Amino acid sequence: MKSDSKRPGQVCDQKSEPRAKAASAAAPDAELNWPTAATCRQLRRQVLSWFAKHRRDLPWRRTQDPYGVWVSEVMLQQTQVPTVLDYWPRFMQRFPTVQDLAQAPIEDVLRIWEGLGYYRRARQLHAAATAIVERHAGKFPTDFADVLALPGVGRYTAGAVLSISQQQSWPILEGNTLRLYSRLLGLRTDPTTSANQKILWQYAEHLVPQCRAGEFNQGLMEIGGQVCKVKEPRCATCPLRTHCAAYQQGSQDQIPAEKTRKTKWETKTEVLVLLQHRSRWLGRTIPAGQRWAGLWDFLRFDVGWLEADKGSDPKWPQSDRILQWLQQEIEREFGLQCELAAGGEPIRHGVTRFRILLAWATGRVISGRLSPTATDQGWRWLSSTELQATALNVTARKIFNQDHRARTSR
DNA sequence: AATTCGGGGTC
DNA sequence: GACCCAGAATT
Repeated sequence: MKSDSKRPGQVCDQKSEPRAKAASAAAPDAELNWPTAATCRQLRRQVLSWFAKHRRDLPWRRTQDPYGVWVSEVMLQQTQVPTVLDYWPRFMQRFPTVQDLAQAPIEDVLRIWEGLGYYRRARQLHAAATAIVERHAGKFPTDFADVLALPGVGRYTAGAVLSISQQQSWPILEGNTLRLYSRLLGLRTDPTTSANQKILWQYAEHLVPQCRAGEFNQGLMEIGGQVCKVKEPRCATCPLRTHCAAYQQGSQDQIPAEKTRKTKWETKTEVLVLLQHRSRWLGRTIPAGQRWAGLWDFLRFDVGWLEADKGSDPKWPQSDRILQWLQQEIEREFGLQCELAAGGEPIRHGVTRFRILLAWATGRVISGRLSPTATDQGWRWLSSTELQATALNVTARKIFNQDHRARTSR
């Protein structure tokens, strides 16, 4: 890491810190275990010294480059550390700088992102890189408001990137710290309500030190993830147990309180068709504005309306009846005559609001040409090489690979 | 304040 | 299947 003379000693020597106003000294709620200034100082030291000893060696912790830290933080949004482990190095190798990312076609970014989920993040990351090139001459901004203004960057991510890469003093609140703060405070009500979010952010502001805020924040998250776990928190070895209201009350299991959420699922039944013509497959990119925009997909049919058959046919939705219907549809919509065969086991795909039972079929074109209407909608024949290079919907990739393996092993 | 993003992994 | 995860944007 370079030692820039413009930032001597980093934030410690700065008089006025570009952070949010200090939280009021008084506790927002007398019921809560709001720490005194002395307790805060002790707690900070304990976090830093614990982190120095127990810090995991994660790939993105080896850089101080704000760009690299930013990429890692976006990947880690609602995504667990082990999942990101392989993605971050690949991404950084393919797009080493903001410029590389900005210049790359979005298709390439999505291909690297494939399987990570929440693809909007990849599009926003790409758009933000373009904005950084335009607005900040390609240099990642170090002003909080500028970082916050980037698409896909909220209060957490802006604070995390600037504290970790620049040691600027900003508070953070995410999954791990939400739980940790709630227990330390003894917050017994649903921590996700806006009133409690406000309290927790205030608490984070109250705790964050002027110096080494990045290490402190990472230490908090590490304690939250490795010690202050959801189930069976390791209080006996927690460096903060003496300050923890939940530990003193023995209420670790009740905190954080259950979220009041009502998940209503909608069940869908779909059939994906891997339609082959010579050595190419029929696919298209999903149009802009729609979900999964920019990702490739194969033919996909909603067969939920045929639910009536479900009870009577054990092989549903891969029954001959469905396959016949699919053949008719493909001839009608695409002008192609084909023969179809049922694929392997249907895949259950749980996503945010839908539970999809995805069956699949493979087929070959017997005769006909792709209709102009279909061509206009972006459908075209893709080679195996092209399919390797483009970003596919995850279940589509899974099915394609499975079919490919089955074919080559025969 | 609730919902979406149609994610993915883990018990 | 329920729950969690280094959340953000939209309505």
